[in-house]
Amino acid sequence: MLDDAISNVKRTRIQTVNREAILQAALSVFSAYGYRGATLDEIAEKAGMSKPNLLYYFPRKKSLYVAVLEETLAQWLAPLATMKADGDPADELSRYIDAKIAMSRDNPAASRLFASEILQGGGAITEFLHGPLKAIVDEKSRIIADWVAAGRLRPVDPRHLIFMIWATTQHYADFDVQVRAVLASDDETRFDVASETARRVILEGLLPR
Amino acid sequence: MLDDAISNVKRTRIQTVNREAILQAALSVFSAYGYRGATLDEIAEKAGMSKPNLLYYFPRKKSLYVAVLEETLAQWLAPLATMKADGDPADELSRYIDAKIAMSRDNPAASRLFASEILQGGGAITEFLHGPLKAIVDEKSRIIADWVAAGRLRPVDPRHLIFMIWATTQHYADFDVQVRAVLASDDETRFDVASETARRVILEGLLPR
DNA sequence: GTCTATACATGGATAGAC
DNA sequence: GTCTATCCATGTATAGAC
Repeated sequence: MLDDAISNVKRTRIQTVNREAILQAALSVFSAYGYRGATLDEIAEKAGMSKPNLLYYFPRKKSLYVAVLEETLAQWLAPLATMKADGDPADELSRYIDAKIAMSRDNPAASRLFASEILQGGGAITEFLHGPLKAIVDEKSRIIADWVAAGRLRPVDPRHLIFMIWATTQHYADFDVQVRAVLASDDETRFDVASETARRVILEGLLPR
Repeated sequence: MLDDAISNVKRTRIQTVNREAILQAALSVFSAYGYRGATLDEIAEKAGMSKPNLLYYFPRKKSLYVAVLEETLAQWLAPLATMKADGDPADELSRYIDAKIAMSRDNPAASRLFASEILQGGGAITEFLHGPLKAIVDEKSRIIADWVAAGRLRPVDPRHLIFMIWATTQHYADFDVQVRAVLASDDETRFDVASETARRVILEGLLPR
């Protein structure tokens, strides 16, 4: 457990504001350079305060990183939770793909922070990966397996299907510069086309004939 | 243009050996921490030599990074080049997916280095992205569009299909720790299942009925 | 709560002996 | 070609005034 700055309860007005500014700046810098590549200087500047002042709120770099990560993980996990066993497979998968593409469009930094942490070994979120994440994937995999067993979906390995959806949707946040380069940049419809392509390919590939 | 260490021609025996050791160590460290997060200390230690000696071969951190990146980009691009217009769409797409999954299995560090560079803004490979990469994607997109026009493939946006294949296959290298956590780790068949799942979903989704 | 000053470690890079 | 020693900038973190 890391000593996480000032007591979690009873924050003054200015504390709340500053904390928010710091977390936002930290998200942007950590997601761009990873934990080791990020500097407190840059974060402090982006947050509009001095470095010692930043360290007043988060006494160590690591505690700031953990705080940002925790906020992000919850967000990252949320859409999957909405997948329902009693729904229509096509609807449920469609909605999930859409929700993840929306995340890539609306909060690319969160996606990149997560990608960066995993890429760098995931040491800071080992427990999350083997705990809550594995648990929800297991649960949703059972739902997908049931759909397959009931003939409502063609045979597929549920976990690898989930990987496929994650990979495809996150690609538009994590590999944004590459996507823009290939599409000749100012194609602002790319998220819609991405969502449609993913839905069409995956659903056509999996729905029974 | 960066001054890239000792003259590119006429290397002595030991120079070749050391250069190779450095490049390999650099790949491993840069891919794990990104450019800014990587340290010459760590690279030198992994390469089994002193830091000044390393700097004798690559006088600046940046020139070493560029050298490693260039080796990687060529590798990364190679499989796509083999996609032929006069082949069977199912075969061509199958082969490409397999080749990319094989890359993720056999050279995950290369995939991660590329991912890391893109994630961090891709500043070191802007020309590659807008030049050779865009060119080959344009070319292969035309092939896919022709298949669609000829009714050999169901309607799909070629570039987004390529993104989907990239994302899905690279996921197994870039997000390895997450994949292992979810699959309960020592599932050594994961690359085969991944390849089969991707091929099945994508081909079933795209081949005409 | 916020600032200035500063301690102390690490990292990139160079000098010069061998 | 390789090493030791070292320079200097940057980076995390603390002390203490206000």
